[in-house]
Amino acid sequence: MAHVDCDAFYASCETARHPELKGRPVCVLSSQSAIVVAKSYDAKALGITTGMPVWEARKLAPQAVFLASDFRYYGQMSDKVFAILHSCTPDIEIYSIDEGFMDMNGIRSLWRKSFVQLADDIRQRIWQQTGITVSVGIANTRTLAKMASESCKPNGSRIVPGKRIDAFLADIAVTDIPGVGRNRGALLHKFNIHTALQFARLDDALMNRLMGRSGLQLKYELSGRVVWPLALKPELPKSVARTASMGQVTQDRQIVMAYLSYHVMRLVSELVAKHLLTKSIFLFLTLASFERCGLQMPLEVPTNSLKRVMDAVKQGLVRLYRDGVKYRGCGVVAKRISREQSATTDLFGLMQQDTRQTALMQSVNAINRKYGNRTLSSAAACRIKPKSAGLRFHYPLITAYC
DNA sequence: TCTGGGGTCCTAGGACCC
DNA sequence: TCTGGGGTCCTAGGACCC
Repeated sequence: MAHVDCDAFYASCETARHPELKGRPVCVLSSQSAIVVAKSYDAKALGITTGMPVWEARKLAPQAVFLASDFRYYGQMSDKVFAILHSCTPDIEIYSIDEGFMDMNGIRSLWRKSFVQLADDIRQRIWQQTGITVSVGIANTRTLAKMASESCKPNGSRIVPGKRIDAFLADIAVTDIPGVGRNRGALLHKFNIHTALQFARLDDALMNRLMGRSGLQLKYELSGRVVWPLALKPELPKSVARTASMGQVTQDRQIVMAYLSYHVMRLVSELVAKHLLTKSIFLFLTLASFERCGLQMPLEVPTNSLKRVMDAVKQGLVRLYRDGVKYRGCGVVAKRISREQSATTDLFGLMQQDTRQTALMQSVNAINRKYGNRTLSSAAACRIKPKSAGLRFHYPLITAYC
């Protein structure tokens, strides 16, 4: 299995289209320009970390370049990278926007090359065609392959054959195992487990006590036994979310509802575009203290109707909102996702009513595709997006025409 | 002067049914 | 009046990932 991982992806994308930035520290910022979401290796060397507040990063490195994020462009670059991987083998798992796994079975004989040559070829082709560097790790399991690519970043290749797994793991900290974060790392340290090799040799019973089933699975993956094979076909998402901080702290229910209606609009538009339905909506508010409160709202039928989702969220907000409490963010998450076609059990024709809503949303999407995002959005959302130009119509109007 | 916006999996506990 | 156990579904929360 091979793991291909783009180096400092967002920052590399920016350098690829602005070559004059090469060699300068580059930081890509979050949507509200509150924190750093990605940084180049030069920026990292100056002490800038992902998640660092922008003011802190600016203080640390005034000479760095700070750029707004452009996820549409990063998505296009990602497509290019995966197209190159596809030309090597059809068996690809897209793991995230900047990472993928490749099934390497039979690939050596197909191309008559060694693993090292194959890895170097992939890196070179991606560099030539996109201008960004990647790192490639090859090993028996996805976890080992991922750790291998991580260990040779940036712009490196590393092969870990079965025989050399132990030597490889001995040099890696237990907290560098994907799946071992801060909490589990602290727990493992208490039991004097510091290297990945010690982790891999841990007694099954103790591992089960410390980290449950996922710990055991991780341990087997580190020993070279495949627990998590490649997922070659993209599966149905378990949830679809639209969330954001409000860029301010507010007690104004109208403002919170405006953000929520903006999120609902984007969420429903995504569901319709992908022919998905949801049977349950989770609504949450983030308090000024960063605490969260939320509410799960089961829906009557699987739906992607704007009206149904919006009504549920409105009712949910009534139950969730507390006067005098300060809020800084909110979001909606669609859960219990299904495909449009598979929704056959339509009692009382409830879903029939929704088809007009779906058709409407498809039209909204088409217009937004043609004339730019947010050409059409809900009127409530316009309240918080004063810069968004173009046609607007009021949400009640949408339902009136259904 | 703090702190994004997506996701996944696992576990525990309650409700409900047979 | 008092007595089970097993299975499934749902929800909440924790931990982790990019």
